[in-house]
Amino acid sequence: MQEQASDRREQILAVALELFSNHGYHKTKVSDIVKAAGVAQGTFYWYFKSKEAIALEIIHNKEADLIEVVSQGYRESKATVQEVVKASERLFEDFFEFSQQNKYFMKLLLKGMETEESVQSAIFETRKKLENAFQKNIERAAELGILPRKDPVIQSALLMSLLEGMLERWLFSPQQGHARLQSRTAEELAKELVQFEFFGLLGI
Amino acid sequence: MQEQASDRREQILAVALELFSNHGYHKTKVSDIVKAAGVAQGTFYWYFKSKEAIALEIIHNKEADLIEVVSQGYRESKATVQEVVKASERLFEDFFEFSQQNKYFMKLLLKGMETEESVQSAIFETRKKLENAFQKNIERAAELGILPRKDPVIQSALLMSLLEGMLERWLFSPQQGHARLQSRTAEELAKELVQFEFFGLLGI
Amino acid sequence: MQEQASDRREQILAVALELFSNHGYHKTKVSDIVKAAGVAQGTFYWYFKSKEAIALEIIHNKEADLIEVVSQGYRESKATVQEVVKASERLFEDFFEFSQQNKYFMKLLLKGMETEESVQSAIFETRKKLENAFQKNIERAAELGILPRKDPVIQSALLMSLLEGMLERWLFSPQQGHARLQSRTAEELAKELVQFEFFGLLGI
Amino acid sequence: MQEQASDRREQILAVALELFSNHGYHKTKVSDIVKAAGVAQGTFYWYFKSKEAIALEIIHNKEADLIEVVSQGYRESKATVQEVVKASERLFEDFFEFSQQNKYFMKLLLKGMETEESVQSAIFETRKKLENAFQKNIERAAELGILPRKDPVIQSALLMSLLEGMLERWLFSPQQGHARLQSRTAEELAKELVQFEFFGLLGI
DNA sequence: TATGAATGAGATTTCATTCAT
DNA sequence: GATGAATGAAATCTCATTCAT
Repeated sequence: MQEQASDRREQILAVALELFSNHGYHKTKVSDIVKAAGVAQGTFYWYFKSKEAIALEIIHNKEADLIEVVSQGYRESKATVQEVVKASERLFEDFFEFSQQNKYFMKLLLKGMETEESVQSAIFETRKKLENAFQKNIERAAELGILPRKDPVIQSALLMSLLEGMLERWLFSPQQGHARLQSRTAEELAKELVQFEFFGLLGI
Repeated sequence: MQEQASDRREQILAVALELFSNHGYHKTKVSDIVKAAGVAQGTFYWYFKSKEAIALEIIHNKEADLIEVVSQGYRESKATVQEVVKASERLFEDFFEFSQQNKYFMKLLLKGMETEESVQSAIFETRKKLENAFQKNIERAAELGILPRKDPVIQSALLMSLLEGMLERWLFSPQQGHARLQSRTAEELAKELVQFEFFGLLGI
Repeated sequence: MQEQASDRREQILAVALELFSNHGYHKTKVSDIVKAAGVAQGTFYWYFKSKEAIALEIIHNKEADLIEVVSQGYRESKATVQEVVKASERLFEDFFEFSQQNKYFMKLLLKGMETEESVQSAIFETRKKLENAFQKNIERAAELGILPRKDPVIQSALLMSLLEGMLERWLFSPQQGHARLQSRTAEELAKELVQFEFFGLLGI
Repeated sequence: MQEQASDRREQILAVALELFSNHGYHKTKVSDIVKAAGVAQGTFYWYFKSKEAIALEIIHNKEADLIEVVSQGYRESKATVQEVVKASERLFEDFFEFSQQNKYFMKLLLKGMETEESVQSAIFETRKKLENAFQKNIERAAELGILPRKDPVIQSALLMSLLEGMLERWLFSPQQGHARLQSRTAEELAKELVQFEFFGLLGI
């Protein structure tokens, strides 16, 4: 019974995340959230200061988990290209699996554009942190002599572009959009991406 | 006189595009548009059925131009890898230059904003057409034996991801976000991208 | 027809003043105002930025008129006490008549306490100006040797207290409150007050 | 233990009075009161039926004390004008001292605030009783031949106006409003007022 | 007694759209 | 064609009060 209090809060958070993700921030009315959560309008404002506040909380809640996933990178020293490729595959797979399990959050992160200023920059901050984590991985690999030394800022930007773009097509594309892509598993997608990551279109 | 009428129309379109792009669809009120255009509120509705309608028109207006740019691809048969790389560079440069000149439109297209269903799918359609154009190019290259035969759907998705992601970081990132990237010219950016496109992180 | 535009505005102002005065600022809802004015809710916000704004405008509108009335004071030099008494009577009569004609405004001024900060200080400012005008009159009279020299700040405060208190009882007391007082005319009231003003309870 | 319960009640009453007085009835939320009193929202409703009820109780609580102060008037027969003046001075001083010690209550009484109908008339009743007490004093003085016989209703109204107006300026004026006045003691203020009360502006 | 979560009616304000001129 | 006043549905948020524990 006592838990229900904080359950209520969690429930409203979950419902809001799903609605924001599916219909966008503006089209999701507070009245929609409370209706879906089965509580009164006033209850929303008992738990959250405003619509803006709940959006911010949603972002911050999952940020740590997401960064955690990516920070697992190429931590240990790897000797061969094959090992690094393998590690990269695992990393991307983790990333895609996290995204699948946190579909709504990732959609908010990637496409959740039109929101209050504050939410917008919270989103941007999170994405920047993600990109920085990748950059660290790349720099590490260069230090280990596995990757050729190039501008790691550009390289992480390229990498993030790939990940974000493919994620978007994989999970958030309208039905007929990328059918072939959407049927892949996280593992397959990761493999495909890693192949391109290291060898480009020309491949080996 | 008649021209002036259609000038009015164009002006409202231009103003609306800029506002949509800079502040988003919802935060841009019809009253903002007319204020910026220097016309009366009612005038807007003489030229456009609704806010939704003007957004749709904006999308459709530039679509053809954009596709045109990309369709220039690897039209003529190219023999060597170097030639194809060169052609790709030129193509990307054109794309980035178009994007620079049509910054507001491209932002609308990429960040998609939170809009009415109809606008959203117009945006999606345009992006799909763009991706298809790239896919054609890739298929052509495979037929000519320049690129190894792989799934062209995946490959064009990867390519578009790169282009979109880098474009976003180049033109639409908040100030300090990607300073190093933002100072590049379209040409430099295209080169960097092509390098990765063909050879991946490992490069040559 | 064209006048009707500004008539609308005036009408809403008048209605709002009456409602504020009769039921107070908080109990008067914007919906009450528009209902009484026979316009749509949105129309209110076409003419006024907010409920606070209309209250402020109401105060500022009449301020000048009110000060004007009181500034007529003992302008010309008067020789005898009788003449000054006469002048004072006329002044007070004018003040009471103005108050009768601007009953709602005066009530707002005297009793319109619980409002937004800004309105509150607008009210206070107006009352202070009024008191200052009386102070000027008193100082003038002292210079002319008609009144004994005492602290004019205190004296104007005493005078204003009398005027405000009697006005409140005369115009704004509940029915049975001060029946005897309420039946007086502005002239009679002014006489009574002047008598006390100059000679106190002991009278002559 | 039982005392603590009623202590709670008293504490809530005290806190509510202060908040009502300082910020007004409407701007004081029940949640403000309970927060300041350090109790839960529900607790308020255990002790008081409603916000309106607590306001009413506040008024009634102090009414008797206030009337008591004023009823001390010119009870014993006084022979000379000087004695009456002295007595009046003491009376006013008592009144101002009571007001100083019950600042919040007096503010509620004088500035009346915008409240529910019922509270408003409770306030009015109290003020009427006060005025009646003064009226009794004046009538008594007339019977004793100390004051000239005039309309005692008017005279008590004039007296109350003076007392209320000066009290308001003395205790409740915004900072710079009546600095000179606000620095006076209750005794000084009473003297000033009595001087005017008996002799008017012309004085002796 | 006491708590604090929950309620829901209702207040202010916004804004796309309409309409008389 | 053009104006801008007018509309009203709907959104966010407030707050006195209730209720289960």
